[in-house]
Amino acid sequence: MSRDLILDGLNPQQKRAVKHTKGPLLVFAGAGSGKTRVIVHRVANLIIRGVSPKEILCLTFTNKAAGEMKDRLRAILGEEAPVWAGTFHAFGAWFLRQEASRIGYPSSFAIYDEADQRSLISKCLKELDIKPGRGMSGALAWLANFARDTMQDLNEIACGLPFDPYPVLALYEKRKRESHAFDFADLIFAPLTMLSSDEDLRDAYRSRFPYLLVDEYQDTNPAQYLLLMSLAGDGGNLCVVGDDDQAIYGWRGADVGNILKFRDDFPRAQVVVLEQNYRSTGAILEAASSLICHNRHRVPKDLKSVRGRGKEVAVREFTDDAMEAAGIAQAIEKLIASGASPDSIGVLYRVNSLSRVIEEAFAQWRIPYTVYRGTRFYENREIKDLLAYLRILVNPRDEEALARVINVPHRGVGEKTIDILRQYARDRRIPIAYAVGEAVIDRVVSGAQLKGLEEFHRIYAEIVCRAGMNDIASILGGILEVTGYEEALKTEPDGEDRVNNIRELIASTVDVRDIGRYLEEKSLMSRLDKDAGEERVSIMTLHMSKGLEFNYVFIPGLEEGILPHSRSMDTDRGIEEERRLLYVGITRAKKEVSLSWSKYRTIYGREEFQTPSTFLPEILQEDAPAVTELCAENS
DNA sequence: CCGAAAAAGATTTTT
DNA sequence: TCTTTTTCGG
Repeated sequence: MSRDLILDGLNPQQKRAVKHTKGPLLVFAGAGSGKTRVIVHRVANLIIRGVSPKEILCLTFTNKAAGEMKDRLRAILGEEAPVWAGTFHAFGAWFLRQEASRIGYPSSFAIYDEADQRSLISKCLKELDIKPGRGMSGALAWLANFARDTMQDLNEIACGLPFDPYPVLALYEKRKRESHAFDFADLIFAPLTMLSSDEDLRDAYRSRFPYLLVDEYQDTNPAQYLLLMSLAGDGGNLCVVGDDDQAIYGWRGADVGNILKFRDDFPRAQVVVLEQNYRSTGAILEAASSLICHNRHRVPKDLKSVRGRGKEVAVREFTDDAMEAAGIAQAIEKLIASGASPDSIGVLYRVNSLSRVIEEAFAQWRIPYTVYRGTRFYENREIKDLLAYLRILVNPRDEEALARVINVPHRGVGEKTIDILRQYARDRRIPIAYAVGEAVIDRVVSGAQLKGLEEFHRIYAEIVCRAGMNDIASILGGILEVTGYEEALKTEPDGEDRVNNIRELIASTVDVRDIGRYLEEKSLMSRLDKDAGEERVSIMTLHMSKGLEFNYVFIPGLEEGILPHSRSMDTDRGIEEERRLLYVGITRAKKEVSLSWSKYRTIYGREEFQTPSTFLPEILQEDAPAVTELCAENS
């Protein structure tokens, strides 16, 4: 693409952002303001002006965003540009593959996800003779991550645990290191510590990537922020793009303050505010603005629509949640009957539990829908099991992976036996996977347990043998064959689905030579990128809707305790984030928004009396009186 | 070691 | 209500 085409069709603010090449740049990209376009065109502009693609580092939060960036760059430049684009965590993993030896890790390290982390933490609790209690390992995992994500000391964080978390997490760190594993927080934290303490290393990476670009900057946490600062240096060519009004991950340690104080960090920073909205109608933007204006900690913005006024935002009141769901179903049916495509419609709610009534109503009204739920493909048990077999091939010290599969399918190896094995390996300082064979020879257990161990040892040896000469898909197939896992699954209740998932995994496995890289990719990916955008209405949480758009948006459950959620209502910060959440939801819509609330709602099997959300009056404008309809439909 | 049963708790979840 | 996690008995 030629130089002038890069700026073609962009508005003045967008042009300013794209033309900027040197020094720090802050782009406030309001909802629907063509953010991705600006980012991609800016990168293309840098390349056309002679910056080597290899010198550009683009950091995002999701694989999807990174993929889209790369696709669109390829579309503009006509070829694959070797720009480094990926998530913060992928960058951390890439960095560590190269540099891990500096902190005593091999480059074949494992990456522990939340489940691995929780499981290791409960083992540490047991080892220290602390009675776990419900959800304790989850709370500790949260604490460990939150501490490193926010760069806080453990005892600075009030968590109300009945014991001192420090020894547990210290043991966790020790065990994790012995397993040559990093958890998600480490992928940011470890590179950060290495870069902060080693000036040469810092200089090396600074000169490797003189151009930095960060998407969704409002969602960076303190650790990511510091990592970025050590990569950027003082006068760095750092471009950050984000929208403080769409910061909805504070509860995970993200700090909106980062985007708000960018100008203090870089006084020379150019600032561009993208206020031209290409997505929504005027009425929708007006409602969104009048809502978000109630937040005190924000940069004022005035989104302008390029489309007409459009239909007013509707607020509907219902008697109970079933009627609300039926009302939404009915409205959607009407939309579809008048020609709207189901996949241009989204139902967005605060909590997953609201999906149920909606689903029931949709089933009744025969409305095709897809629920985007929390359960992610790679978190399915069967997928994790299969990948765990692969993990112990790459890293035989990976205790979590081994503990996961040594008794899958059942072969009589229980927790006790694993404990003995773990101790055995630790005493001899050998990888736990190698300890199995020796433990069998030493007869550390007897009877059924010994038989089980022997069997696992045989299986492991067989897999190791096959792994040497096959591609990954065949290795996976081999694992299924040798272990008899597929047959075992078929006897389970949901076995058929699980077997299908496994098939899907194998089918999607393209030949990568390096198993380690394959596993890295899988552990950093949440769902299989499969656009289920066929003729179906989308149902999801407000969080998941960020970055998407629909012609028609329905947001039910606008009640005190739900939106704003009861767990976020005590602080101003909490309320502001809830408000942003609703703002994100409303600004997903191109044509119409319908908000609703119910006087009665069944919550955890109990019928509760609800009051309308404080946010509703903030949206209502005097010239557009609330449309109150009582849905008389029976269910 | 495994299954059943009881108890407790139940936002959001980019990686 | 329903799911997850712990405990207890065979």
